[in-house]
Amino acid sequence: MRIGYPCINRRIGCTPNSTFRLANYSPQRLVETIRGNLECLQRTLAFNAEHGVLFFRIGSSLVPFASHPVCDYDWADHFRSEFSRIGRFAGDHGMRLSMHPDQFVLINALDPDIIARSAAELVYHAQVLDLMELDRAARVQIHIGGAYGDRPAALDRFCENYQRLSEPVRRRLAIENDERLFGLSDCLTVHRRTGVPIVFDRFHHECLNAGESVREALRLAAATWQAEDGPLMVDYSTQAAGQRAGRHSEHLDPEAFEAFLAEAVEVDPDVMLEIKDKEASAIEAVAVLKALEA
DNA sequence: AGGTGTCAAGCGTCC
DNA sequence: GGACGCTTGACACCT
Repeated sequence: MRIGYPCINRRIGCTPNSTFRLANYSPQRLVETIRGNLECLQRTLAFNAEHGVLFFRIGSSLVPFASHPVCDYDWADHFRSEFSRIGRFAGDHGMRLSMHPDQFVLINALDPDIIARSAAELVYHAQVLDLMELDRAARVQIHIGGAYGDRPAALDRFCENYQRLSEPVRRRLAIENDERLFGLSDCLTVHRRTGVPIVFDRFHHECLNAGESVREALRLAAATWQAEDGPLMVDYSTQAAGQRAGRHSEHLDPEAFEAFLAEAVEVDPDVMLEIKDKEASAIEAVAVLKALEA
């Protein structure tokens, strides 16, 4: 089992998510920003390797405006060797990488323009992982999308539009159960029709489920991953005590996490901690895991 | 230097 | 039908 955290390390004094305003776009600005982001990503992964943190989600703004029409510069070619080096570092350390486009990516939208922009954004995400020369275990996770007043139709549309995505995107894609519209059972339906594997979000499952226990849900989600796709990916977070519903906790609760590990041990997933203090909780979680294994 | 309104993109909810 | 929350970070402009 690998433990990870998303997008940024709060301790090392750099961010791999630097961006700029669209109005300030220039090829020079783009190149400077990507260079800084890649350098910071490399530093982040080095930090993670030293701390036994072997799972990391790369933020979507690694290459700002990558799928926007304004971006006509061949950044992929410009930074080819840097991407490759980062990917090799990850591979050498047994790391797994993932990405998670944000809520604007909706491949089941009604508006063809939204679908087209979403597809372009997915091409960019898959391209980052391809440039790093990572195997199929490195995934791009999205939600099924909106309901548009007719959930069954929206789910059908996801499956139809999935088939129209390019092969490089399809081989990276995974879907995640959300907290309000499409739960694990919906994801399983989509999986049966498309083969896309399911990222299990434990917190979302608490909010929306069909009565499956966490243990059962883990087993069902794990079965959607082929050997070459790597182990099941899990997003782990907990409700911040006393805060608005949906807000993530500030710190890891080691006892709750240990209880979760007891349920997860059979399927042995890779676990992404969506907790606000990022690497601090991940390091603590690695310690909890090691204590259990000892 | 520090504070704060705003940022490519959309859905769902609430009024 | 319009404003806001989502979840969050970072920019960029303001004082």
